[in-house]
Amino acid sequence: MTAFPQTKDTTDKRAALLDATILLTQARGFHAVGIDAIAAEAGVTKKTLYHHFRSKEELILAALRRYDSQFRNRFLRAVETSGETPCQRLISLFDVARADFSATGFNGCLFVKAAGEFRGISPEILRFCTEAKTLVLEAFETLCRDADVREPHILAEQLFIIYEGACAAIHVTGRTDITDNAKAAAMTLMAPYLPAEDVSPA
Amino acid sequence: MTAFPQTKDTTDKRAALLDATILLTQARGFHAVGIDAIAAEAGVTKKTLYHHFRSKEELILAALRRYDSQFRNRFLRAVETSGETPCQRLISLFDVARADFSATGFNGCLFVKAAGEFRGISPEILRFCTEAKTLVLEAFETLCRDADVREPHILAEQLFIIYEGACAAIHVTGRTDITDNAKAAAMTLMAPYLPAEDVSPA
DNA sequence: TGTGAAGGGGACAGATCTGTATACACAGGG
DNA sequence: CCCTGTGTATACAGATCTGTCCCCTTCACA
Repeated sequence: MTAFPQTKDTTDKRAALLDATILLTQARGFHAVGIDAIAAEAGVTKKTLYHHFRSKEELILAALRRYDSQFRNRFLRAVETSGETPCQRLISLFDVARADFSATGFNGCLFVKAAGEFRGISPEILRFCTEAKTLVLEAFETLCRDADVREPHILAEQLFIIYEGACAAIHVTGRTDITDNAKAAAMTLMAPYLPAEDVSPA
Repeated sequence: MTAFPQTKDTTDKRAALLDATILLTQARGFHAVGIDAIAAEAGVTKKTLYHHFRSKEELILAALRRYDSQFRNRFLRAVETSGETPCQRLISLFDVARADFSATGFNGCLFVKAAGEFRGISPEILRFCTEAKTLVLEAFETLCRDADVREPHILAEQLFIIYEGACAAIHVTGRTDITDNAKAAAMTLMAPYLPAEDVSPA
């Protein structure tokens, strides 16, 4: 990456291409979006695109990596600063998720979409989606462990299921208020594991 | 449909085309599968395909309708015959779902995938996906109502979230055992609403 | 000042995709 | 017996998509 001297614009173009890929594939899917549209959205020519990435598949994989990194940085950081105690942070999980699910242009989880479009086509992309989601699940488990939950593995997976379910349900029904009910369900599931004072203000 | 006399083969070809569409789009996505592949899988020529359907979009829409009808017939009928009391039937929801989620070739919910690929491209397909999922949610609510649940609307939506979450989570992680934990979560959520004797044998 | 990487602009090849056209076969009903 | 509906087989038009190539400019750095 830094083996050769590169101007400031170089990384800008690359990042613009990745952002354009994320934006367009989120809106219309991976196979429905062409290389030309991505290059145009990034304000770049195809030449530049193929200078940075060897193929569309490589571009998509890089975009998913960027998306994963951005998501975990933003989401988990927001959760970590959202409450004073581990229990409060755990509870605020779905408050943080609400912003994502209600964002304009939200069109379902990008990894779920990628897994659906590339199974049997690009094992590499499918594998990365699996890994990215596994890391999210593990982050949930760390939160549970910090909160001294009795069975962190089980509760984390249940919260993960609800997180994914809210994501898919809002995506396909368009009703963003589902997040409220998802949070309520999460609180019910957490209740047996947490001290009473953290759960009571439901 | 029956306004003109038609041979037995006519509906066979049509159904074969719809089944091939469901099979291939489930495996590889909607935009990644071409008309030729669908016709070949159905053992039919393109001419026949375009005789029954005016466009790929119309074919996909018809396939989604067929899938929806098949799914509701099969899934809800299985649930309705799975227990003697409404409570038992409600609990067995995730036992019935387990078979679907563990089936070979399972690649996520077809409606979720369609919604992700056709938002901003085909409003008609997107709308049908929303309607189909809403009907599933309403079926859950009917089950809750039959079981004399206190707040059927809320519990049904929570079960729906878990159902969708298990579907997405298994799809992207490949771990079918997630269904067990989804059922456990569902039982926990149902517990406050149901008589103790139905919930205890967890 | 010269070199070479990065990028613009655009043409192009080759593949694939949707949808149509042509020519023929076959079955059933008036 | 002919007509219509349905089907096969295949070629084709037109669009689009991925990926390459050529020629030009700009700019950092040696």
